[in-house]
Amino acid sequence: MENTPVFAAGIFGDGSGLQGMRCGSAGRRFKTENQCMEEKNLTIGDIAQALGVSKTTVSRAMSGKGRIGEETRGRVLAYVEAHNYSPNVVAQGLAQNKTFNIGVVMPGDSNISELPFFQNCMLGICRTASAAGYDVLISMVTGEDISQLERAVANRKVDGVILTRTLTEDAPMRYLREKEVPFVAVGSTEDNEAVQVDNDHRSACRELTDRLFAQGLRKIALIGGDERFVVTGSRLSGFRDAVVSQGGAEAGIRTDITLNVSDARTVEQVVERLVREETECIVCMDDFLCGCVLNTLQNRQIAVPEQIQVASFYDSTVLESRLPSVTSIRFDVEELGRKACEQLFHILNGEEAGGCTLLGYEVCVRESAGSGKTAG
Amino acid sequence: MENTPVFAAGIFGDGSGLQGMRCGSAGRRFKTENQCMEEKNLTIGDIAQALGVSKTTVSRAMSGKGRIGEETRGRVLAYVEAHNYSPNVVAQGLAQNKTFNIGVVMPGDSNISELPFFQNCMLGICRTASAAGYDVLISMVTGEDISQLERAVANRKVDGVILTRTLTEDAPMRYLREKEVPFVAVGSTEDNEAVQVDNDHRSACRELTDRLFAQGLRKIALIGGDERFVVTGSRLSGFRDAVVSQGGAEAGIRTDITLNVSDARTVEQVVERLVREETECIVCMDDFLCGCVLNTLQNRQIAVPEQIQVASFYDSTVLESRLPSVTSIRFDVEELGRKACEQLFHILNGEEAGGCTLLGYEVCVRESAGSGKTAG
DNA sequence: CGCGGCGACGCAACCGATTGTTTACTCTCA
DNA sequence: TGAGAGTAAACAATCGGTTGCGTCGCCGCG
Repeated sequence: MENTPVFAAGIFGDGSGLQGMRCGSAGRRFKTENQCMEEKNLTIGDIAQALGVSKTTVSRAMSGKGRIGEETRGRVLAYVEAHNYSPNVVAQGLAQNKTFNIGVVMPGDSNISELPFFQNCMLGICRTASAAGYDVLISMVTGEDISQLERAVANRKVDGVILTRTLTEDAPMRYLREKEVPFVAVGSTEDNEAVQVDNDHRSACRELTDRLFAQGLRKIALIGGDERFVVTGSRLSGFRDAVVSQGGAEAGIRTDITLNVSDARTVEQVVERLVREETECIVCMDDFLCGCVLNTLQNRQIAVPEQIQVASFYDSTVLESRLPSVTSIRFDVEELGRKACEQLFHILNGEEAGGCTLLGYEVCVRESAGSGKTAG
Repeated sequence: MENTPVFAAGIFGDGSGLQGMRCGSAGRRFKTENQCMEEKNLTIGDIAQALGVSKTTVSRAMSGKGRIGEETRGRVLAYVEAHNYSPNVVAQGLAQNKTFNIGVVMPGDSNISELPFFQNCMLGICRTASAAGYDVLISMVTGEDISQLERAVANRKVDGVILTRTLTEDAPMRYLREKEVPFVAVGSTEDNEAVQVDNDHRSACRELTDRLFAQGLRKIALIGGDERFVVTGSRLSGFRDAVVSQGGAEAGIRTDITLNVSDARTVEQVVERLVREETECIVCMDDFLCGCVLNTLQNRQIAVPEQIQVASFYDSTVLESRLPSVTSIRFDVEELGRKACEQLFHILNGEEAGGCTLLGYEVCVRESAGSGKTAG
């Protein structure tokens, strides 16, 4: 955290230059060679032989399944420990018709604003999977190209899959259903046929909007959000809930929703229009978009929140250095990933998992909106 | 790209609510059951039996290795095609002592500014791996915790590994060396023992700095960059190269380097100091940092580039909406990932891969620096 | 003393492929 | 006609585990 001012004098070497040696090719077994004590890749058979027992016994000692004497089991475990043997998971998989891998589908063409989400989600998934002895295999899906997912599934490389984004028309989901591969969706799905885990975007958006109305605002705009994403619909529902509870258009509430905005140029145009129409608050669907909006307002010398309020979703560190500080909705995305992974394991274990799991959120009210710093 | 203004009337359903059914548990083989034409999970044995040949023949027909008659091979292939059989890669792996997986090590605690880099790098890796019939297994490493990597390696889940960031003291690299796992580093390494692929950050930074000097600047500051990252050192080398070629301090060149800056608060302090010291240009190590710098300058009403110039690395879309447009250095990160993956395959195939591969860059000069829009 | 029962463990088949060795067959040429 | 060469395909072992079933020894009990 501390800064380290240094002068340009050559404190660092450089990384360019010569050809180098490379790492040895993975040494495979050759038990008869004596030198170099190459005792890697011990097998269950080796252990059995060394201990004068059968492979079965070793297998049972390790798995804990099946009857086995305490003493024998102790001997096996001690040997295993001493030689730090670890079983060949591929072979175990073959015998048990499992892979001990889960697949994760990531959009390869995701907007920059979604990156922190996926990063944290992956972190939750990887940690949970790892703790359960599973590894994580990744498939990047771009547009309609789900070939990486298809390969992973066709190759039987995964026991189940986690989808990290849901679309209203979701190609990966359709594929997984067709192939009868167990999966969990992070994000809601249009139907309720799938096991899904999501933050409660509907309530989150409603709570934020309620707060704005409570401050006396009457004209609120929503900007951004891809209409193909299910999450966009959830938020709109929450927004609408709030509007309706205020009496809607009849009560003088004005709303303006502009979806599918992502590039800076369009943002500028939309913001200009919103300003012209005397919008009182712009709710942005993500923090990067929000950054664009703030830039535009700043370039136009329009004061936030005095002349217009601005709020956002995700509360990522991107906006951290902004003045004024930005009102945003925070989600625990790592928890989301963890939960999704747990649900998948439930399914894999044959325990029926709950269909929908809704996780919470936190509305962080700061200066840019809902703080009462403007007359509204 | 077009915006779609819609009114808040309920056009979307919502994703919250009821419990749902779940996807079927992965149907395992039960060949005797007649209904439901469950003919999945065909094995090589099934095909052999159906065609009245041996498993060997089927295997040879598919792999193309070993002698086999044209007609027989045709029959097998036709059957395979018709029933769209695909071999069990796990079993193939067992027999061949391979996994057809590569591991990718990702930092789990990466700064938000690095996310686009990792995203694109992954994309390049996944695409290349997929095209070669490999799947990608991910291990997230946080701090010194490399347990996920250790599991993947101990479980023999990967044939080789790609490191997506290199540190001067790199725990994953040390581990892979110790275990003699083939690996390729994205990013340079301190020694030249490893196969590595990197953009030419040294030349890139030098070219940018040269340009600034050519415009008559005499006091340039570098801000950001984690000193544990090897890439930071490479850039500093390039910076130093440029300074030295101008005659250095004796020729009146002034430099200021502040590493390890990442939080907004510190950026503010540093920027204030730099402004006070009449710095002529601030070169930021990444675009998010650059955003912070620009925010700070904007808050202080200091004009860019008239009063101070600003340049950055990575040229990501984050700064797209900025005024003035930002001078930045662009790298083809997907290409970087692709190249790293290709190198790894070379190693796995026993072909000796080149030790170091340096990829290019593009200095995108825009308004914020080096454009001649200031007296310098 | 004989027998049932039980706990501990081994045998061997199996998971789904690969692959070195053998066998069967055809063709050629002496 | 038969040996030798050459090709096509089958046999069986193997990769490193799991697991249903069988065996063995020991104990208690009638």
